Amino acid sequence: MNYHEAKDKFIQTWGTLGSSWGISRTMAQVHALLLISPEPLSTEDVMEQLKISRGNANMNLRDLLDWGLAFKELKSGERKDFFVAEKDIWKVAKQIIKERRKREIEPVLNVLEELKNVKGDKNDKRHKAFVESVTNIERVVEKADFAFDKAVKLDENAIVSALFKLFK
Amino acid sequence: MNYHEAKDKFIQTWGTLGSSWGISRTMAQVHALLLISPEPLSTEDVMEQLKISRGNANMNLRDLLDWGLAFKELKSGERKDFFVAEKDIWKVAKQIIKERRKREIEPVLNVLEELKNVKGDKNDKRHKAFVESVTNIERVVEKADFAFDKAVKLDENAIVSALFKLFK
DNA sequence: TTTAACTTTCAATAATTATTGAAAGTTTTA
DNA sequence: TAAAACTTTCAATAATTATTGAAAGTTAAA
Repeated sequence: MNYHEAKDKFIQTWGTLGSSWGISRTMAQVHALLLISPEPLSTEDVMEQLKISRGNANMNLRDLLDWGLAFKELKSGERKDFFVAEKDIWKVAKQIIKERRKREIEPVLNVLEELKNVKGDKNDKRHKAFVESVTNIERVVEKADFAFDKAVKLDENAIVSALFKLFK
Repeated sequence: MNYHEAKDKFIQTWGTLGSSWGISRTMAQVHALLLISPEPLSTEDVMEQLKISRGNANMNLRDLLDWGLAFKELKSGERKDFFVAEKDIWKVAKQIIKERRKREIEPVLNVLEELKNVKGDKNDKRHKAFVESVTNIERVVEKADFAFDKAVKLDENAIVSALFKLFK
């Protein structure tokens, strides 16, 4: 496998992984491309290399900025925007967790809290099962949320070694 | 909010959460329905309550069995299959992590390993950046994989309290 | 200003993914 | 064995999501 084949395969693989972890396929591909580029890339570079349209490139680059996974870099003498990826993959992972916590877990916790206040006959089996389910789920979601919150504030090795000690 | 509104809202919410964590919307909705049902449900019950077709209900119930998130329960005297959800949400979370690890992380690790062997000029900047990126990414993905692997073998409180101690 | 370089938007369209429902398949009972 | 009860499959279609590209918008140099 030569450099170009490897690069392609990497972009595809990262795209697939990304899309299964909540960031869109193309966004992950753009991120992959930036990740392995030693130099900052312009929108046009991204368009050419990934063979995507200007609109698409623009939109995904902006999303990457939104997620904190890429940054603008201005070159003196150039009017174009150039982009670089966050290259510390542990930071990338933490950033994704942080964003998804905010975008997905928080709203769910709000709904669960609301649902516990459902009115109904306390002797109704369905009602009882419902409140019980919601309460259990809320408890676990809160704990997971707590764990993620802590995880994004810690460094990689601390977490891994803590889990390792627990397990030994 | 009465019981039926609450139930609907729960099913919708769980569906949304599920779809953002890698299990399909309808599959998560079926799971939600089973979760709050005190009695096992048949395919027909699921069809009626979620207003989905027989094929769809069947497919999603089978997927839930595949993922280990629901189980068949046979009622004596009945020919139909009945289904119950795994109600321990921590087990559900672990099961999802386990499945996704197998389905998504493992293949990526294999590709990354392969990509490190790319042939090329060691003095080429791009080549060097490429191998470096892949190596870093592999390291982090492996650690995340390790952490998840440990997580699915531990109980909820152990993990949370370990993280808590680390953070205090 | 005006013009050129560049970025953003968005309606149209393409690609992907989920759903339907009828037909085929299977198992159980009589 | 036949018929009934139930499950599974899958081609057609619907719903959703991503992408295009031309036009509108912005910024900076001349």
